[in-house]
Amino acid sequence: MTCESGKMFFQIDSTNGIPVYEQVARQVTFAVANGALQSGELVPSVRQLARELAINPNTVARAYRQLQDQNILESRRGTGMVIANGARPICKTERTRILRERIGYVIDEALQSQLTKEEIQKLFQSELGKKRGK
Amino acid sequence: MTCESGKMFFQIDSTNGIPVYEQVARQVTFAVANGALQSGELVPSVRQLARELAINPNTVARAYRQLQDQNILESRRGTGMVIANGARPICKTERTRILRERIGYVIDEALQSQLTKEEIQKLFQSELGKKRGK
DNA sequence: CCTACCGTACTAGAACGCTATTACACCATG
DNA sequence: CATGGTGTAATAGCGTTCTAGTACGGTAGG
Repeated sequence: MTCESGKMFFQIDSTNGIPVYEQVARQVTFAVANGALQSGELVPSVRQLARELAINPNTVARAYRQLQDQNILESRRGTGMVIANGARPICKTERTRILRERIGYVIDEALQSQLTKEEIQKLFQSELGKKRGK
Repeated sequence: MTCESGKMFFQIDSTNGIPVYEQVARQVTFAVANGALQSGELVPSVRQLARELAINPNTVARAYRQLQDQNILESRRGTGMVIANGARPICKTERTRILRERIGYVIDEALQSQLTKEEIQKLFQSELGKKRGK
């Protein structure tokens, strides 16, 4: 699942084991971290985003609630949710934490398979080369 | 959770989102791929492994059933499960496939966050450096 | 004021992974 | 033959994730 909503670009995969609400929360976090969303800006409404992603509004609400708890979003009842003041540094820290964690898991998995660091390195390079991007 | 059983060394993390039965199956696959287990050898029994890993026998049975479907294990009713003939190349292929897949996911996630390939590279190096191993 | 959209809250149910427990068929061992 | 360990199967229950539906209070705009 992939869609565009306002300044956000969402890509949700409901088959990869990662809870959908976490994927939503993560992508908002990333968008704030890289400046696509700035403090004070409105985020897509619960119902609208749910409609566009073809998921349940409760799932979006849960993601937003989690971001609220992390002081990344602020609720303006009747209006919507806006990016909180000071959200950017929090999101940058979060982004690094999340990516380091995921990378760490993969490396552990590879080490368990008795591959050497060098072999893991090569696998990584090979996969990175397949992707396009800067 | 970590334990030793016969020629196998298991490390199960029931909090990382990956189903336990998949972790068990994966570790058997890896052990065969790197030669720790060879064709004809008995694998720990369902009950024994379940006891040692402090998980339910059904969960181990499910992992073994999956390996059976992949022609990696053969059931000898009343005796146990043995590594099937020709399991090794299957496991080697599986290992590469699994690791490439996982690495691909992580890279996609990082690219989504708008990091450049170079930055992702650096993060990976940094994490790999933290680990000990060959 | 009224309507429409916002967040929020609650209940109910399906699907999945896992646990707990029981039962049964099979084979090796003594 | 009897015992004990093996794989296999079935049932029931729990927690989590997600869906579905409903309802309520707040805010904006005509």
